[in-house]
Amino acid sequence: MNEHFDFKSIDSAAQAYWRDQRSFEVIEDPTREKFYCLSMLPYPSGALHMGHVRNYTIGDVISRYQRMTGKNVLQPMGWDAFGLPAENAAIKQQTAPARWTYANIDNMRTQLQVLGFAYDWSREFATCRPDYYGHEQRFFTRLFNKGIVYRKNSVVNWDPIDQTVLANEQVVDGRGWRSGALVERREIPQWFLKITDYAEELLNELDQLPHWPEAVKSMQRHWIGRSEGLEIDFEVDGGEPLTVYTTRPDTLMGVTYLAVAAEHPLARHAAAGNAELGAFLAECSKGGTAEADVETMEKRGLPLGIDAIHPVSGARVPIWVANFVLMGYGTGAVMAVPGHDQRDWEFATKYELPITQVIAASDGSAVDMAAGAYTERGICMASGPLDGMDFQQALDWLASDFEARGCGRRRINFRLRDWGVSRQRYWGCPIPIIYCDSCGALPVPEDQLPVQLPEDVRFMGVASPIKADPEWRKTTCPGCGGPAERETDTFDTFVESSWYYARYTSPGAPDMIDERANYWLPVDQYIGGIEHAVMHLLYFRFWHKLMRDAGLVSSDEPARRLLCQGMVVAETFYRDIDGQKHWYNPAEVEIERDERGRMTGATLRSDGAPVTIGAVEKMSKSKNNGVDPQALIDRYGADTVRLFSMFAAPPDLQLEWSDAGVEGMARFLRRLWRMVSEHVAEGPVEALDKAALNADQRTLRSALHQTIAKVGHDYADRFAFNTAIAAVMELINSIQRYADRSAQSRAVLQECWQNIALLLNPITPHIAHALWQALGNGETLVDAQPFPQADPDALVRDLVTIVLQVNGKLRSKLELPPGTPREAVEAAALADEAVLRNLEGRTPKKVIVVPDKLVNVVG
RNA sequence: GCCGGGGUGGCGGAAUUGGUAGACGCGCCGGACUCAAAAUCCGGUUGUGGUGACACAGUGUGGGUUCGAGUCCCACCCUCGGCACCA
Repeated sequence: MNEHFDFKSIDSAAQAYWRDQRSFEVIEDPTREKFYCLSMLPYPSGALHMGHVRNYTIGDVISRYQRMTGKNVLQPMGWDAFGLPAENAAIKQQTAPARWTYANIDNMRTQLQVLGFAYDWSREFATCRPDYYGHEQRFFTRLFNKGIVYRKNSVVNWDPIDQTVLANEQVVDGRGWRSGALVERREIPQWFLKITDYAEELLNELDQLPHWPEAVKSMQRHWIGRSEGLEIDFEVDGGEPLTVYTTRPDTLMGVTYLAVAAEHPLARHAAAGNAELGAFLAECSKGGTAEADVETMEKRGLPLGIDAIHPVSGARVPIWVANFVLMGYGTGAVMAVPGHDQRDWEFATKYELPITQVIAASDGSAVDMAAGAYTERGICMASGPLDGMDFQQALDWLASDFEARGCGRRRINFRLRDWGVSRQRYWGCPIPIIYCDSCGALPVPEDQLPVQLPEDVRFMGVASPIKADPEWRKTTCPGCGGPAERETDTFDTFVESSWYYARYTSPGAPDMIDERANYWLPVDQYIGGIEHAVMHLLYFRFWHKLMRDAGLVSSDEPARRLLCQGMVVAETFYRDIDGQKHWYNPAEVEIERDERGRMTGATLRSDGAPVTIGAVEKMSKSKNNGVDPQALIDRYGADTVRLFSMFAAPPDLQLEWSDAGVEGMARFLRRLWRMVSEHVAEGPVEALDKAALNADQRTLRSALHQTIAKVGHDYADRFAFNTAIAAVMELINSIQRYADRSAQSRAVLQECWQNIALLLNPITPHIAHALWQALGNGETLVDAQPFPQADPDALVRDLVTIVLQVNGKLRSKLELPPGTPREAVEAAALADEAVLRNLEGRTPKKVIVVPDKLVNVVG
């Protein structure tokens, strides 16, 4: 065994073995328990970043661990290849999005292979290929025929200079990022999937996912936002009734105005002869569509000069137009109760609209309407027929009254909106629809699918090449055979990422998936960033139910267990030059410290002059604080990079990058290698005789088996890879202090090293592969070895430490045999010198004994 | 604005079911080896006071529950993620 830890040859030998043996290519085997481990597929942006390394290392650790427990493990990888960045790169670099994307995929695939991830590469695909997206086109046309798909107008960000639709990301401070023009909200027809048909099931089945993080389930519950309330029709002077929805019908008698969206027909109609209103509506169309912007902007409105009739009191209530009411949500109109809704209160205060109290506090305490809205539920007052009723009584009374009169009804509402899948972009899956002047919108017939996206294109300005090309869209109508036009919009890229997990199970299937899917699905472990908690993970669940209802899968949910990893962050450094911040990469900066190790300053290596230390932030190009995984792999090898990303933080927390920490992991692996090579150099080892061990040998062996138990628990149940590694480090520290080299000591050490190789294998599989061979094992680690089990004999303790407290403060400790009776423990505690000293002569009032653990003397 | 996280030594973090706060690693300090440096090895490292035994304080802030709170409850502060066209 080479004493020098040569990671380059170790990495390539292990990877060559796995590749030649096709170690990670799997097929369905009904006789074995399967385990499908899936990490969210990457967008091929150019190169791997640390977030990828972290995500995929977590997945690989779980996969390799599960494989060691004997399961048939599938771990696939592919490319979420459609998306906006390819178009941006195309415009910038004058290249086709396809070329850019395929080059990135080739580069990133090599990087993943160098990290030694146990993927079944035979199942790889890119979502931008027709043999992938063609299946979703066919599925979409089937959904169309089932009535899940519909078309309606919806609002987009419109750049009036570039004459294009912008993504929210491309709207910066209300302006187009390229043109700088003030963005306008504009309505255009778009295709939608009826995810709201599944709202109730998507909500209820969250309870069937015990192994999903509570945070994710909670966010999804709020996103779906089920509420029960009343839909109420307000008669309008000389017009259609205005329907509003409220979850607080008990406050109905406190309505002092109604508000409609700027796009509402009533507002448009009123603005026709009113210049001030017209100007206000035009003003309201400025700005982006993002909810965060809408919700935080100044609340403004104008009266329409039209009244509605209160359905109970018959009073006239003014109708306003307000910029915070959105046409796309609900009915585009709301009732306002300034006394009991804080937003309405602020609006009413600003515009001097009446504020009336119609709810009294249940406990009879006084309510000050001048201080703000009273939003608690209480007892109806000043409410005519509702007086004295509580929330439920008021709801029931109004519901039956309105239902009898036909001017209102009970209604369950969802905050969730239908999924708009149309994008006015080129680099996406073409939506398979044909428009015919006489037949309307029809799905492309199955025998004409896939509708292929041309890849060999030139980007002219910012317009989509298939929209700019007058020929591409020309086709014939599948209904009447006359001339017709294709849809030139493409799918939201969340469509591709909603079913990729299923396609991995059925490579080459002529349909979307085949019967192999039911062997592998659902996914046993899904891993990805917490930023996907709602949108992707909800679409992913929705699509699974669509496939189930199409008879393609038999399960209800796509993934049993979910792990959301935290972000990778790093320090930032900058200089303020002429009022502009120039950011320097941490690799270019030298840190200065005082004699306690505290950071006192930082200088730039190239000129030795100081730089300012900024915040610790998510790695990004803009702050120049990214660390290139490739450079680290070249310098330290795959195992060090994998080990650091698992050790520095638990998977669900933010991970702070530290070059010194990486150095520490490299040091650990070199030490491990050296210690094993010294052990091997000492010659052959005789068989272990458990009965012949002395006390020190038993102690070391006990440490080993406690480590085995802890690491197994950390891998299987806790996903606490950082503490699993720490436990192995502790064991190695014990071995380092263990000097005896007698025959049985060396037998125990052999047992330790063998097991350490196995325990570390999921995290650092290359060095584990090499150590396993060096320790004289005939079989290769990946092929044969089960994960170690702790020997119960070795776990038996002779003594346990019992903590002695006086009034809850630690004062002393006792060593007693486990299972010592309560009375004996108490007596021993009360005889303890430190306990007596701290009692200062007082008689104990109470003694609390936790067996084998603690005594607290209260005195 | 709304929803969901996080906050513990100089730093990343540990404390798994309310029971020893600071495991493990980094950094720093001291020592060994070396002509020297690097590498490696050994020891120390929450703060304050004390030669020491030890004492007191201490887990974002302010309250509370408990024999006992980093852990549970209430209020607040800071910070990060998401908000439907970034993926």
